[in-house]
Amino acid sequence: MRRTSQDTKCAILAAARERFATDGFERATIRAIAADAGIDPAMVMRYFGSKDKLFAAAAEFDLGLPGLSALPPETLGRVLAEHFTRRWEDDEAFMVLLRTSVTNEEAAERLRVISREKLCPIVTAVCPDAAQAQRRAGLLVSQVLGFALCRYILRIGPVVDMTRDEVVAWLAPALQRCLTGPLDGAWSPESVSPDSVAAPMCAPEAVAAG
Amino acid sequence: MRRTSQDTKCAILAAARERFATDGFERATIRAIAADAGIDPAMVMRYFGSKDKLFAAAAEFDLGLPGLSALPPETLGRVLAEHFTRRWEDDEAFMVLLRTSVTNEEAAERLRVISREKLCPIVTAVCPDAAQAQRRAGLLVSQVLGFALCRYILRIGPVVDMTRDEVVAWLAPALQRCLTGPLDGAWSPESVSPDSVAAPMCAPEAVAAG
DNA sequence: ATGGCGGGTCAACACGTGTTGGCCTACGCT
DNA sequence: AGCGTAGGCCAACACGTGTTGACCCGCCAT
Repeated sequence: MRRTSQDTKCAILAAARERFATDGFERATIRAIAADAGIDPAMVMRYFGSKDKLFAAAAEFDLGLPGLSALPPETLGRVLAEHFTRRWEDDEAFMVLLRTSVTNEEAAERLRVISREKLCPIVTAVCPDAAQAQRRAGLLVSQVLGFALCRYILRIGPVVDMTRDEVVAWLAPALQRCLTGPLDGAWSPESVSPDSVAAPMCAPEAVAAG
Repeated sequence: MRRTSQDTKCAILAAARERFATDGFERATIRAIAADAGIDPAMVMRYFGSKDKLFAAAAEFDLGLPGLSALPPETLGRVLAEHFTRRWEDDEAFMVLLRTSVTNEEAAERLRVISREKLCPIVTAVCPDAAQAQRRAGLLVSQVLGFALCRYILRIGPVVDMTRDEVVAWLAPALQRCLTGPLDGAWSPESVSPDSVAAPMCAPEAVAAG
């Protein structure tokens, strides 16, 4: 046998990720994916059962966030900024999720789950208030996805042109604000300025009961 | 005649906006739109020529930003935050654009144009450096779209639960940073703190040549 | 009354999709 | 040599899509 079934399964998965990432769920056709993988469309069915199941496999994505609890809270923003900018460029599954989630409920749910179960714990480490931590995690997601959307999907010129260092430099304080900044309008300097060693700000009056 | 052609044309357009906004371009079918408008699918063709042309008409969108040059620069963030939160809730075309732009190049181009030709002039008023103003406009778009994405499309729980006042309070400083904040990592207090009356910060060293 | 015509419906076409079942081919074993 | 079987291809189905052209109704001016 020239190819083992695992080989072609991987080839299909790789092609699927690429197609889903660039075309979204509806425009990415089984036929195109099969053609990219150099096999017959029927094989895709044989190995994955249906387009939905193939998508589910292709959108498998792990944030891959290591234990961050040891780090000082005021550096978390930068650490996350660096992590994300690297992550979303080398794991196509991230783009699959982002592009697809807009029209595919399953993909949207996955992003919600990531926010709730991966990001929220990290935020909770610097903000004990559970309800507030959830909101902070959601706002953090809005920062990350908003930027990725403009840079990689909408391809807004000036945002595309930024170097990765510039991206990190821009994103770090924005994420830091989500983590330890105030949630109301006042943007007190000590909550984000780099020379601050203040404890994480989780003023209880900053958020309404959600 | 019971209905004038303008009437049905409007009915079709309204139905189209709703379908495009909730389903995206591919999933929104001419048949469904026609059914919503209470007429035959053929009428849609008769009045708009093709699905693409219908979409083009449905995605007609004007930011509707009044002259802001009279306002003090440090209040622009809040003004824009209030404007956007109101705008994207009562003009369905905004959601049409956002949801569709992810898989439809024409819609993406429209957002790029809005960034370049509507937002950029506003930024230029508080930041004379042209290249930098473009980048600031792009970052501003990433803030607005990122939030709208999480709140209205991904429906991330904690972000959906925010009241409109809370949204404005959160967004205002974020937008203000895009307008007058530093573009590198340092987040100096005077660039965003509310009691600041400092001139708009457009430090030339803050951005690399892009 | 009677044409003309604006507004509307119907049935159908051509096409691309996900999905299915049958057939084939070449390798590794006995 | 003979055969089982894993890996793969082909043709086709059923369906939903955008799009088209023929037909129809009821109001207006003549």
